[in-house]
Amino acid sequence: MTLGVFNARRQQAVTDYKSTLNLPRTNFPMKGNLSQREPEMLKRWKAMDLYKKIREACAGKPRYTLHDGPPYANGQIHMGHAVNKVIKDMIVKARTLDGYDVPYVPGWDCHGLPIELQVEKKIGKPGAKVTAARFRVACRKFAARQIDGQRTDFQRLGIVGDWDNPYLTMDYDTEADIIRALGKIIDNHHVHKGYKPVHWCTDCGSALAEAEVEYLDKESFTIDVRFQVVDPELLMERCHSVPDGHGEGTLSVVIWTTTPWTLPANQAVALNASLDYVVVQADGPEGPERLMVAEGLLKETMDRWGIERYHVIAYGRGSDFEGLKLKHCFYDREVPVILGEHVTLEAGTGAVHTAPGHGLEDYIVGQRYDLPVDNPVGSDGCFVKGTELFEGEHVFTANEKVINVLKRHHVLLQEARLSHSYPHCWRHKTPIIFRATPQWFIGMDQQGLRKTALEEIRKVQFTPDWGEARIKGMVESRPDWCISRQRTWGVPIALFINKVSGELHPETPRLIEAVASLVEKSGIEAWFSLTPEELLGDEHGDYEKVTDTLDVWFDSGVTHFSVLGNRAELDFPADLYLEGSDQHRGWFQSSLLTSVAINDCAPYKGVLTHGFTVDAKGHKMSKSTGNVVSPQDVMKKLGADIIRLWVVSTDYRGEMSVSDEILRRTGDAYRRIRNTARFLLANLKGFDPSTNQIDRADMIELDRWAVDRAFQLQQEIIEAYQAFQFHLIFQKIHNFCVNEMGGFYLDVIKDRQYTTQADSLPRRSCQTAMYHIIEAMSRWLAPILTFTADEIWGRIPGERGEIIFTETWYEGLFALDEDEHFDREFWNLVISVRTAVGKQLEQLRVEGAIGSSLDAEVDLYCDEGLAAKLQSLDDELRFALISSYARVHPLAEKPDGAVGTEVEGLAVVTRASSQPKCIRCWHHREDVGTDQAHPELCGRCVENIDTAGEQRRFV
RNA sequence: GGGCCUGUAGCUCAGUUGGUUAGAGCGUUCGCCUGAUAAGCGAGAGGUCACAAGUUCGACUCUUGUCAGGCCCA
Repeated sequence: MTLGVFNARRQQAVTDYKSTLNLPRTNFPMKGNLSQREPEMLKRWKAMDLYKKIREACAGKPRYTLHDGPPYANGQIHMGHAVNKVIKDMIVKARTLDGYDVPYVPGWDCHGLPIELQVEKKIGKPGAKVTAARFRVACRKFAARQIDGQRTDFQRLGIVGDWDNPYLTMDYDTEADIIRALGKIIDNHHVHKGYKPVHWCTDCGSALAEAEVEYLDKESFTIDVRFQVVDPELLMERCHSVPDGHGEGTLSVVIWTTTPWTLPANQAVALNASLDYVVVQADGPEGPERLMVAEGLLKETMDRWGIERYHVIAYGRGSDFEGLKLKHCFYDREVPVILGEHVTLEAGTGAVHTAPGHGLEDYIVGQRYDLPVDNPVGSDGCFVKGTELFEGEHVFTANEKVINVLKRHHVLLQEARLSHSYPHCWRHKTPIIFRATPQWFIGMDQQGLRKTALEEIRKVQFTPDWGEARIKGMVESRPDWCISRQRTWGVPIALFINKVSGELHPETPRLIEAVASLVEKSGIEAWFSLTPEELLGDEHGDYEKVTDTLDVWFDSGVTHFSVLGNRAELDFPADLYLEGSDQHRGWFQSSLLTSVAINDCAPYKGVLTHGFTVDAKGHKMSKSTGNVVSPQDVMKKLGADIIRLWVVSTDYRGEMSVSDEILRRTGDAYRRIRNTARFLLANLKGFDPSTNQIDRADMIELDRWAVDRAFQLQQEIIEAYQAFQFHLIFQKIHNFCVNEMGGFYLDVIKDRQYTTQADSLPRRSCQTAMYHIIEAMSRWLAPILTFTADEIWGRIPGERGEIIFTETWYEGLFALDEDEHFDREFWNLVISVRTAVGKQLEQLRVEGAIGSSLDAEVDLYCDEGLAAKLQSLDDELRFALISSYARVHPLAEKPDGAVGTEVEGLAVVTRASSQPKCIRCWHHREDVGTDQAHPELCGRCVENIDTAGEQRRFV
């Protein structure tokens, strides 16, 4: 016989025996190839109308309403959008698995400035080249296109929802309901008209939204100005100590400002109630005089004014001087001393010039003192007709004039220049001003809105819990909500005002409903094109139409009314609102306030917030830094399930870091989970759960343990889903795949799975366990790896629904009984013995004595308790250790060469087996070749091939 | 500048009411297997718990401050 022929025969024999094994087989691919497979699955979902199927399946179940916060219909979605929608989708799917009916109606926020700006770029400003009406048509069209783009990406992410019927704030009926919501709030007396300083660009000739303002460095004048005290004696009387008389010369409170042009609108000088102030007798350039400044700024101010000889003649608290009268620095009028928290020692003099028409803080403090909101500046930035001294002058050129006037009145102490951060128009890059204009407000306190809102906040479940403190702080301190905008693309404040009295039409509720009905038919254009006669008839001459639009935060804020209130499948209040942490100022608050104003209660029972996406260093993403990770790129390269897995693996409570490395790690974890599923599926080949399943009582002990582990894990997973602790779910599932499954169970059962008879109890038992596990695991994964879970679902044997998303948690798992001999503790012990033995085997491996652990024999020297435990596994202990022999001996018989282990009462001897290796099961056994018909097989394999098959009970 | 939040191995996260030597998975290094194979198994290395003071017998944990970062205001 030549060597070649011998090898050929041997090869033949191997192949023959290999064919007697039950090797894993599956067409579930190892590689996810998600970027190609996911779109195909999407097509399938679309073809079957997945969302509708789920709704039908869930009909009649208790409902859970997650109300979608509408993203703004502008631009491509970024990682933040992806995070938000993925978390929502996970909750929707997890709650569905919990047994709820969880509709998801996505929405879009469609009106407002950013869209106007985009459209302006294309067709020009409304009123110039294009009419406002045509401009609005263009805005509507633009928004619709943006929505289409975003919707495609959201769907691509695997977000399941009513994408064919989303809510849009620009839907006609929604627009109508926004107006109706305003009507309700007016009915409830929360709305008033007022004046308020707004950011005003004199180049635009219009108000700017916060988003249109950017802060740039600007050089300004800084001036210190005397406000002479009308009655010095009165002031001195209020001082604590007046050491040497009342001094001599005029007595002035000195203010410091960077905006000289606002002095004509001055209405007060503000001090801080709790700061100390001093009256200084100074020998100034204009002779002896008395000046009042904050004590903490005394030296600084005297230095600045070049006053070398001075001494303090009186002290007082800010609160002592409230109400005193000062002479305006150049006009012939008196202004009061007031108190304000905003006054600090940071710069200036500790006394703040206050012009409510030109500054927000001034406006707020001015409201407390009922100061007039005087605004002498026109929309073009020039002082209006009748403004004494400065009529017609542009505010920025007026600065020098003002300074000259101050000099003439001998009230200027000092002037200088300062470079500081100052608001600018983002389009013109020019400095803007604050300018008071008539506006509509939702009053925080006029009908107890703030109070009720704060009470409602306490009833809401916030996740994380600090959300409550955050929104509470904001609601406590926020000013009245200015809801009017001077804009084109927005829902109109559809009101009629009496031309003479400025009052609302007495029949406003009826008129609002009339307008809403019109808007329902033809959109907001119905209001803009409306002639007052149509609604007012003869009295139309007495009224004028308000042309302001609503703040877009109002549009989205009232979706609890326009959407939850109108869609039969959604409940009010919602169970959950879920948005980024910036929405404590935004949507969470606008929704809360409008809901309290309309319904007297919060629109949500729970609020969940997530952090923003940042780069690997924790820095915000920005185009200029070049650290932006786009979801589109990741979907194209790695797949949506990788984004989803990243979202779930990251703790959303803080900032969420994304980088190439992080996504690479995420891909690694994905593959591990996928391969675990694949192995389970591959080993279920030929298993029909309806006929091959083994009763739990008859299952091999180890298999029962595996099901028990899955059972325990499932409970933890369900709890974590309910507590919104998603990143723990990822860790748990991954660790399960790695430790319990790959590192122990699946490794151990390979022998039984492969070598016992296909239809034997030992094999069907572990298949039963694997079947239970994959049934459960596919559901655990469904909210996270939405595509992969459905892909797995299709490969699990047995009768099942068309898709995984209509399922509830798998109920076929079971726990080990508490009185079982082979309980959790028992198997934990086996695992620790296995680990201890493994370390010794590793030693042999390093020495080159063995390769596979089946090349080794193990002798375990155990104390009594341990011995009894391990012996209860009988000869099957060797399968747990994946060694050819595992013999238990009394600890007393421990030979010199035995090695102690980390397991108490255990010493082991490991060595390479000298027995022949069974060509089929690869164990080294004494009885290999005993059967002449199978000279290369061990007795067990012969049994499995030629007889009824081996018996197993434990492993 | 103010409010809220974050900072534990290269990465993602655990760490119970303060209590032994701070854990896991990934990655990395080394080894094994070739019947999960662009897979699987094992072993090892890796941390001043951002920093500094304080409280305490004892601090990753409590207090204060500093630094870095995020969101929202100003």
